[in-house]
Amino acid sequence: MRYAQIVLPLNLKGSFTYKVPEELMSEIQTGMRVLVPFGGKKIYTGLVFELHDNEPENFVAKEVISLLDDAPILPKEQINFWNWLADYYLCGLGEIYRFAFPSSLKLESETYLKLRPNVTVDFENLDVNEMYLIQALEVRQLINLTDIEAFIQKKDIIKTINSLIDLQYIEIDEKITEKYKAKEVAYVRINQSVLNNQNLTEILSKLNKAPKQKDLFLIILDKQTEDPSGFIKKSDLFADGNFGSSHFKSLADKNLIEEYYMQKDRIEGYEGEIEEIEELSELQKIAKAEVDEAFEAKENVLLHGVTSSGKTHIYLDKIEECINEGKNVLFLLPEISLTKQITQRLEKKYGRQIGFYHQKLTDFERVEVWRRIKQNDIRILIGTRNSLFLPYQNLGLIIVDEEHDSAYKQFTPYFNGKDSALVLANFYDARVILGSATPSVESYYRARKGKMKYIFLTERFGNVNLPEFELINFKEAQDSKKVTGNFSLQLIEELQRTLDDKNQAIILHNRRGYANVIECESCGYVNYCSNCDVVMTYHKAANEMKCHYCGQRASKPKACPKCHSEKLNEKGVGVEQIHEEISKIFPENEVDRMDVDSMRKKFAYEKLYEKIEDRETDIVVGTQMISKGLDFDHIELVGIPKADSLLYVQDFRAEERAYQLITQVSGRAGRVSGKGKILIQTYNPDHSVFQLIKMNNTAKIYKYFLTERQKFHYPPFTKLIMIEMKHRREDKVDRASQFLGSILRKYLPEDCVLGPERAQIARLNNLYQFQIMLKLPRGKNYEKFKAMVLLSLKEFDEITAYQSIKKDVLVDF
DNA sequence: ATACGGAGCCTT
DNA sequence: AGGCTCCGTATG
Repeated sequence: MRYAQIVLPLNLKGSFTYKVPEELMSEIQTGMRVLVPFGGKKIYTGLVFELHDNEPENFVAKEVISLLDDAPILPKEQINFWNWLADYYLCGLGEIYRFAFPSSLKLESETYLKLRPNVTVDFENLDVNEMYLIQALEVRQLINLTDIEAFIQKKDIIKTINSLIDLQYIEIDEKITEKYKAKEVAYVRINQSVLNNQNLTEILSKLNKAPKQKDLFLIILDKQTEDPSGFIKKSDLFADGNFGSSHFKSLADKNLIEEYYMQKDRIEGYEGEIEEIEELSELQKIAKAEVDEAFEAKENVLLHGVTSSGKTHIYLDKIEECINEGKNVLFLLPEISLTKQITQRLEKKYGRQIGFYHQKLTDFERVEVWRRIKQNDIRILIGTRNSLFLPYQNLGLIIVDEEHDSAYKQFTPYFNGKDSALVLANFYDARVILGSATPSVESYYRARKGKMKYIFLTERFGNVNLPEFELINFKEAQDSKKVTGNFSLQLIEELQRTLDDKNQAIILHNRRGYANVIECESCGYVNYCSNCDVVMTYHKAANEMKCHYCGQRASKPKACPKCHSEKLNEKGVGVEQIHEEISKIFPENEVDRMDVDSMRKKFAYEKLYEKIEDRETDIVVGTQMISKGLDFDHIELVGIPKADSLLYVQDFRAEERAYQLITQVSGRAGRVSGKGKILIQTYNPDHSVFQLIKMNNTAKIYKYFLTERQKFHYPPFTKLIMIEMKHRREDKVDRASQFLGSILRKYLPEDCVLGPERAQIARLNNLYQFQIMLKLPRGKNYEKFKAMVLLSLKEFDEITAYQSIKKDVLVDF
């Protein structure tokens, strides 16, 4: 094996061939990290993906510099998984590598400057910048390129460096530094000589003049005798504020105690009580037996359980079994804020054997989790989709909770965490449970077709009734003048009743801000974002206009900038306005708002969560955020004042999403009492989706969705690939997309290619967007057609003029 | 990512 | 002619 295919952490296609030097041949293995030179003089951390003996013909391979690992850091299963991802989602391995590894594990060389040895500098002939740089180098031996920006203007840096190199005063060097440092924690113990000394009373009497020191000494002595093999953390001694570091130092100076350091995980483990899991109900036992049966037959499971049916119970049971078999578990969640409840329950049972992994961890924390997974120190990993890439050793079970959630689909690189979990599990020969109260239409179809086992938990835990749905015809209410603002009197009365009973209510309105648009009454002018082709939303709380796509903010106009009229109308109702209305209708009650804008501050979510839990909050008004994780016992009513806005979205999944959102939020009501009520205000009470929700017949709802999907040739009956093209110049990306469209039509049947057309948001962040949608048949032909797509893309890439166009290919859009 | 070379444009 | 910026190309 004289050559290696190396993947680099760069957004480049495929892998690169390097020569394996003689002395590394016996040690190098696939899945190891290596240092390799690439391009000019940079050194990168590459990953060995393949070893072979084929000498390259068209170029001379460079040599691997060194190995960073003495054993593969990436298991075989992950290598297979990465190859599958790259192939299926048409993305580069380098892109996956960048996404999958914490950056501290991808060392990169940094360029440094240093003075050449024994030079005498003639300062007379240097300009100001050159003098600064030489002087800086005389003080500090090495300076990296970013540090120079502190004292030389960015545009002059290259010139200055080149000039000093020409004068032979300085030289350039590359240096690789280990970024990860294990955190050390200080511990305390009584000095051994003190323990050997029989005369403890003598020591203590010497401390009589320093009572604080004596107390501290006795506390340490106490802890140590109680548990001689335990560790006493130094910081714990100061926790209650009774002692200061001076007391500690005095004892140490007297050689009575000593301080020592140990490496410590950055992530604090659970140290509370360990509890057993409660027993399953009869229905849950039946469901569990079905899961067992499926797993026995090496089948995966879709666990469709209505809200509060206790899916978690079944998860916990299967986790326990998996652990007992000596295998490990991956528990996937769409977002990290949802981990709270499941974590609390798992921690009580498994304590330190649990690990977390998500995008909010610092880089060093991620490395700790990597190491603990490698050492098999974590038995249950709870995390978001990026935890699919951890180097699991012995994975037995993957649970994908809230499998319908669109957060599993992510960009750069684009892949679906749920579908990928099924593939990853396959490589590990592990089983998968997809769980949801509202499965995605795709998963439901797959399960019903027998591709995985379908298990339906129809009842809430403890036989609590499901909430009752009622549709309010808002048109009728308006006609009979039974309306205040956006609320029918019926909804207000029901809210009042709920409050009178000392219960809580939720109002869902899925639109951020106060008003969607501010429009000039006389000339019709509206505020557009300067970077995007969208109107800016008025946020009253922050008193500014925001673009929800690029985040740009602007102040609220006092008058129309065009015709100077001061008559500006607010159009389109946002959640802030709904909140304001409710607060006015119920001035005596506590009404809170929950949306991304009000939850931005640190711990805002936690604070509100506690307020609701302590029943200080009477009504929560919020966007879709409130459909997740708010499991409280006293919420009895959910109101959706403008439910129609959920349906009329330009997206073939809009109705499915509306159903999922309404059902998820309705699950918050009546969890204990079984008397939950959902009020849906609509102008279209006859709309199939509302009618089906009201009937609460799950099979019928999915049948309706599937019929619609089949009629219009959408997934799961076809497969969609979306090609997005972006460029600063509209005409260029327009022409380019027309061209790619014509190539695609050359290879694919006419009805497979839709577009190109301007994206719904024609310009985003100053980039014009065009898109081509491919509707491909499922099954055997799919691979053939996808190969054609690949061919077309390659043909397009040969046109050099279009190389500057940013092109994203989204498989399974 | 990033360094390099050439095209095109501006300065001396 | 020399220098600067922008863009496209190759990197093993």
